[in-house]
Amino acid sequence: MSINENQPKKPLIILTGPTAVGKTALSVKLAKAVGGEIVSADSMQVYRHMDIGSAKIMPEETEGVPHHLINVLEPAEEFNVVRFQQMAKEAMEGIYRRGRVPILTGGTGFYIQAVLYDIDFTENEENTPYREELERLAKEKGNAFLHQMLREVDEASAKAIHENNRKRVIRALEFYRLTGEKISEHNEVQRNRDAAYNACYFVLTDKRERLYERIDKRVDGMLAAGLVEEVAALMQMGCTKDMVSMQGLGYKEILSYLSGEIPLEQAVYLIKRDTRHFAKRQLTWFRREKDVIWVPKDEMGYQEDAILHFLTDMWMKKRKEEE
RNA sequence: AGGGGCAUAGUUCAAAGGUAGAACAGUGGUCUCCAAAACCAUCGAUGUGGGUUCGAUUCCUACUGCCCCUG
Repeated sequence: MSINENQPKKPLIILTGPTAVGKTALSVKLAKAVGGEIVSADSMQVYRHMDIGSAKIMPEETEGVPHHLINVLEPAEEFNVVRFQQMAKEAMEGIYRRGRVPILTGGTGFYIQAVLYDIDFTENEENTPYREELERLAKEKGNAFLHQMLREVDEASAKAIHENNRKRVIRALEFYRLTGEKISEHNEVQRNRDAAYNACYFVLTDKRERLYERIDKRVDGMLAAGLVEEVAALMQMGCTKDMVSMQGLGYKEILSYLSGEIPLEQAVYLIKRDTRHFAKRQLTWFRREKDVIWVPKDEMGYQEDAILHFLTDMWMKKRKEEE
């Protein structure tokens, strides 16, 4: 189960930050500087045919650096943390075998956490019938009812999870049903884990104002680059709103526009707004993540070279510590 | 220039002679199988000067600004 403590931890570089901060460009430079390969920690770039809206790196931009977990699924396929974790571990094994260092890049903090702490999700298999039943119960009897059910089996979870957060209440109940264990206890154990890797966890940031401007510009750029056409093509392929892939920013809104629910102008407004919200949530996430190394672009004068130096220096120090 | 209308939070809108509400934005947070998701919390306003009144943001008035009509 757990990793042998006598074995040295493997090296890992994490380069993350809020959306649109400029991770992609920097990651390629970093990979070239340290002999790394990139493992994308991005819940949307895994999908094929979703290039513009997911701000996917284009082949010519990779400069020959191998990228993993990009373009590996069809939009109709399910994707979640567990699957990500498995795929990422696989990719990383290959990278280690080649004697190179994996650079986990992307904005999905939860996914990064799953890899870095090697969080154990394995106890739970899919249990759709029970989940569906709970969803039905929630609809019929309300959130408070489900929450009460949870309180009866797992008081701590009930306290921690707001009753309106139906998704989590259901998950906690499902976990209990499946394992006979309280998810609050399981989470407590997982939370206290040490990192499974000898890692540098870089979080690239910028002034909030500037970040929001970049987001607005990027969304405008996506439209100019043909986001509407991309989504129309996905529709042609049979993609529908209920797919995980179509919940991505830019996709669900354009889908609403294309099906005549909202004008384009509003779709664009929503994409910008929700992307800002997303960036803010990402920042909140990284703030409470321990051992992160903040890389504030503004304070570093927006000097790409200086930033790159900083990253490689920190990385070299980290590797020395290990010896 | 003359006549009319409107001035309330960053924005769009409520209400009221006695503690001014909401939505959205903004900000902070939760997160261990949908996480680009889901959820929670929170900051914030009566344009300016007079008057009436126990009390005005509300009524009256002047000013300022914006809008409409006439010329």
